[in-house]
Amino acid sequence: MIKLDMRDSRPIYEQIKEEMKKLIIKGALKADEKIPSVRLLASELSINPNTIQHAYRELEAEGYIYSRKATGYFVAPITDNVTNEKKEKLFEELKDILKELNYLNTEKEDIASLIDKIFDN
Amino acid sequence: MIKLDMRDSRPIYEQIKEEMKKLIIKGALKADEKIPSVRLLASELSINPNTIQHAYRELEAEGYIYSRKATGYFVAPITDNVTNEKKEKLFEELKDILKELNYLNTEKEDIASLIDKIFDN
Amino acid sequence: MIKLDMRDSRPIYEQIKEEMKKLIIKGALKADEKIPSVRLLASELSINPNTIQHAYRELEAEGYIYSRKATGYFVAPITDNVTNEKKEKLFEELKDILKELNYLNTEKEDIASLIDKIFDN
Amino acid sequence: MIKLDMRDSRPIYEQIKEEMKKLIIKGALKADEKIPSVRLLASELSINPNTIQHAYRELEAEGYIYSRKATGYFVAPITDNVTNEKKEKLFEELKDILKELNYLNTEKEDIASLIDKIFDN
DNA sequence: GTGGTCTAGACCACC
DNA sequence: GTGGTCTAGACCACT
Repeated sequence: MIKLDMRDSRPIYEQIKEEMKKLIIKGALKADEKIPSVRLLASELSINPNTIQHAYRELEAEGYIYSRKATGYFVAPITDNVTNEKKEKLFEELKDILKELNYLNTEKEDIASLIDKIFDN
Repeated sequence: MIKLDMRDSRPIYEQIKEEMKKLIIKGALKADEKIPSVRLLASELSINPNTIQHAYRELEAEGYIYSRKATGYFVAPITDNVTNEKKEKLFEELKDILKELNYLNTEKEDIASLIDKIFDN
Repeated sequence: MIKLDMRDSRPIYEQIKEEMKKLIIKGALKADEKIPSVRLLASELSINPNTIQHAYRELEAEGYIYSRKATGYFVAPITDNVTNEKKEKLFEELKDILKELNYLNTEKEDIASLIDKIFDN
Repeated sequence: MIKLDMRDSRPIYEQIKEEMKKLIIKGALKADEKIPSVRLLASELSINPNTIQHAYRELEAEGYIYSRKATGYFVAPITDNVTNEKKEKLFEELKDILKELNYLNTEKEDIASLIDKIFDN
């Protein structure tokens, strides 16, 4: 389900966060669906359960998943009050990247076509 | 010229790198223009010269500035052979951000207008 | 594993870079193999850990090794996207050396046989 | 006659050395021909005469030029006792470069054709 | 214990 | 005065 790249310089807990986020964004994990338990994922990836716990706690803090005691972690549905804050942050990052691409003389069309590809499925 | 945020979790040298990059991208610093000397910027920001050195060397390695002994650091002009690699990385980041914005039900038009604003000056 | 020549005018960190590069190129260090930790190598060579850090970070930036926090530095496998740039630089150096050897009336065969020796193992 | 690249990180005296060496190797400067005086070249390049002096002295030490008091510097003819030493050094550099190119999976033919181009004029 | 960041302070090469 | 190298020593994040 999740693959770790041992050659990646990012800490393991961060890789897990990103991978999990991508699964949710891709739709591979739907809202209110249970995600693998801390222990299960830890044994599958043969890493320390604390590392998984760390990743899950941050995902929860960022609103991607929620926890129910003694039951596990679940994918959080999209709620407007959280997403607006996230959107703003993403737009900031987007602006910086676009500015740099503009500085590097990138063709506007190359970016437009990428957007079409992603937003029009 | 550059401001540091001590509450920011990013290392100081990273903040300096980013700020300097933004000044170059914005056009506030033009090609072949001298940037503040290691010691000067260090004393202005009240941090150790080694930290500035660290930031400048990485900017140099990434092709944003170049150095001349006994003269100083200068803004590097854009050269195609380096930028292609950078563009690829930026496109990867762009893809991830756009996917997440799509997941959060962002309007395609909001993004298109941001692009127009940046690319059409 | 690595020997330093204090009479050498090159900086210590450069010597370490070159030596480590040679070990990798020779095949004495294989892909994904761990290299000595910053502190260990520093104490073995009786130099400051920062100097090793400096050498390792540049080797990392040049794609020869990669790092994992709390784990160590490892030899990076060869990836095409980075090597093409390196090859171009090496060909430039090669051209200058060959031109000078030609100027000094070197026999073409002496060079051809060196190439055979290295490339045919 | 000589062009300096202000964006080159090498010290100016070294750039002058290399450029002069290349002129000799190319045959643009023939044996026993007079090269520009220290003062003339300094004023042409608008740099400090000491820097030219530095370059010329090193070229003399390496056997590429010789000086005659109150007359100037001249291109040195090729003499076997000096060139053998130089050839050895060049062969060492050549070996290192070829080893690295081999490590990067370069085609032997690409190198062979470069040699043909240079040695067969 | 590992890499990563930072400080304080020193000396060298270049121009 | 400028960048470049190096030391000694400290503290943090990660596993």
